[in-house]
Amino acid sequence: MDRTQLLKGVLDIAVLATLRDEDGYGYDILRRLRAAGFDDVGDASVYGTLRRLFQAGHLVTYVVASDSGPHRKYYSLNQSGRLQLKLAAETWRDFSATMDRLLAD
Amino acid sequence: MDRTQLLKGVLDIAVLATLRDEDGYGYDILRRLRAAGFDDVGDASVYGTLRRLFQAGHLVTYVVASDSGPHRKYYSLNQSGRLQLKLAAETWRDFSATMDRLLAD
DNA sequence: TGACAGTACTTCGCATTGCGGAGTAGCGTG
DNA sequence: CACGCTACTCCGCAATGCGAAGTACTGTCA
Repeated sequence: MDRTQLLKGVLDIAVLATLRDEDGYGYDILRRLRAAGFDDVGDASVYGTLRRLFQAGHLVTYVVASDSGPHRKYYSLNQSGRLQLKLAAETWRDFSATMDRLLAD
Repeated sequence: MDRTQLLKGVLDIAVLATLRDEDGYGYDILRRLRAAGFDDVGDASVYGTLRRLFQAGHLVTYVVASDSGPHRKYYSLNQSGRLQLKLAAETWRDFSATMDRLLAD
């Protein structure tokens, strides 16, 4: 089964969730997501999602130089982002509950 | 929150699930889905999904005349469809479990 | 020194899929 | 006869995940 389509509309929630407790930069968020179970998520998907969330005003960014590689663009949730995470998590729970009922019969 | 994107990749599983116990025609499946909690699913989405599932060989169809309206094109799960439902349901459970863990912290 | 791998990010265009709108058609009601 | 409900089809759009390519910095190893 291809899980690509399942990720649609979920990746933004997942990215917000990975930033809830700690700021992160794109490559790091990618690793966190893969470690969390989204093994096959593409890098461009994460960067694109971060860009969209930033443009929507849910994230703020700051650049930090690294001594072991190129610079890192950190992302952090602002108040709007935390609200968005809360709303999105509720939407997800409603949605998945509906789906579970349908599958359970 | 817009649930449109969340439906992607899930609608086919949901449609298969509505056909598990009883054959149905497009308009009827639409009503079942809306009754099950997918209030805002569009009719064209359901018809499109049925067409894709049929083309993939998961469904068989037969037409039945109706005495109160136009003809009805019934869809029924075949063996491939039942297998697909089983696999898709597992994929969904894995996926949603991963998501729940991420949101739960 | 030079090739390579890992880190880190960006841009481009493609594929999938849900959806709105329009159209066709049959039936019953006012 | 206009309207509304049922039932289906087709068209084109929008959102989004993804692969591929490119840029660039660092450290390792031959």
